[in-house]
Amino acid sequence: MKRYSVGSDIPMPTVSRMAAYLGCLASLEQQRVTAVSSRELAQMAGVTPEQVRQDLALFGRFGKRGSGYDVGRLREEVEGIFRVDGKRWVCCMVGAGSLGTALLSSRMNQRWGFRYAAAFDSDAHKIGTRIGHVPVYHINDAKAVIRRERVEIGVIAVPASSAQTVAGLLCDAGVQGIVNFAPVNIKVSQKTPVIPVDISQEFLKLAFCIQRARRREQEERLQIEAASGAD
Amino acid sequence: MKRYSVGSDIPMPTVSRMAAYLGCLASLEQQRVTAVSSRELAQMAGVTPEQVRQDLALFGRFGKRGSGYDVGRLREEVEGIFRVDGKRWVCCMVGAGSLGTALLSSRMNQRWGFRYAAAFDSDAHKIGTRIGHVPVYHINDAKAVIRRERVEIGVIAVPASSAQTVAGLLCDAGVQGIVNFAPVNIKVSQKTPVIPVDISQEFLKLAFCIQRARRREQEERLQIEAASGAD
DNA sequence: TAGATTGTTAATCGATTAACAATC
DNA sequence: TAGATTGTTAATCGATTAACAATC
Repeated sequence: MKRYSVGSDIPMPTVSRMAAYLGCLASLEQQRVTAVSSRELAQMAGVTPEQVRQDLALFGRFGKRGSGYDVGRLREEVEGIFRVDGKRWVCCMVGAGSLGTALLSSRMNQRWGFRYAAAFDSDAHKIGTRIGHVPVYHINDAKAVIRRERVEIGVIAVPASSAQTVAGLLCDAGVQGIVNFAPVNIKVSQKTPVIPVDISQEFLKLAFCIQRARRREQEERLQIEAASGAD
Repeated sequence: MKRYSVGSDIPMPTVSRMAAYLGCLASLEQQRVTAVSSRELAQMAGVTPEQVRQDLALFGRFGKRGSGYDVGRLREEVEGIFRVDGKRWVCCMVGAGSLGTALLSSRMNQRWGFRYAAAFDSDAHKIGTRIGHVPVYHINDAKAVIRRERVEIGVIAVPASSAQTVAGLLCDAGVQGIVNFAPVNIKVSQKTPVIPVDISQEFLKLAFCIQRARRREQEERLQIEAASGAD
């Protein structure tokens, strides 16, 4: 049993799945479900029960042999692991285009305490307005506003061509992590984590998988034909 | 050298990186760069040169020893691999909320030929309108419209609570793949690929990574202190 | 030719799966 | 106690990294 401590590294696939478990647990709790087994949680998250247990074991022992996990307790533990237990994560949005605007007004990621304190753009028409209660500033004021508001997370929703510049600016202003929606790989100091979310890449991946599924079906059909032909 | 053929399975991490390479190649081409080495492409995509070569080798031999890859040629090859060479992928959007609307009007994923033929919602005010040229229909008409327009890809941008129902509906109507923006794991037939894009999970992952980075920095500081104390 | 860079095979690493003892 | 389910260790699998011969 290797437990994480300072400097440990939990594998990234585990981190992703832990986030998925947290979503499931929140949903279960809302449905007033109080207990859950690794099998049930796995089924919900689309993984195997062994994986659930293996993942959780990296952080501690949260279950009860014979009866599984207490939903509320486990949710709290996992929230603690992600540090979304009470803490507010202060975010800013760079780029108030359609995607930036959608993310600002969506309640989706306000769940878990992620709050936008500011948005930045260079379009004079937008400066001074508010998008879903979030004030829009000129990009030139980013550094001052980020420091004043103690922004920890920068979200990039600008065109690919300006994403790298924006990333540099955010780091310079003291942001501690970035979610990058621009379809380009941005380079920042090793110490600053960047989560890339490239939507057009997801569509490409889907196109690939659809083709593969078609090929498989085709292949299956041929095998059935061959088998019936051989009989 | 194992090359893919019918029924092969390219590892999913490779598929993801291939999508990244395609983005890089398109960008290089726009900058009028005509040749690229695995090292340069790797640097752009944020991976290692060995990985680039290993990945590409699963699909064919596209380079020239000594001089690297022809940007235009490789871009075409990779587009072929994803089947975004000329083909149009017909998509539909379910859920015309802020995220759905943003995705419909964004030109970002219209790149590579992904086109929205229809959007669906249940809000009477939206039915009959257009969002970025895309007509909005009532969700009850989804099946008929999907068949009429020969929609291949369904995009889910509805609340978590209705995502599973929508997924079933899309599959039933004959959609061949799904991009799911709802923060819930949807279950469909094994044959239908689903790409989950859970934005709130990405924020959780970032929160985790930020904490880890802080811990590491703290640890480093302690080690420096300990070292200078020992001297 | 010499230098560079690919394509491919082999070695390593890490993550997943399986198995089972511990225990509720 | 018997049945169920966890936590943990071991075995397997797959992906990444390293090395290098092929060749432009």
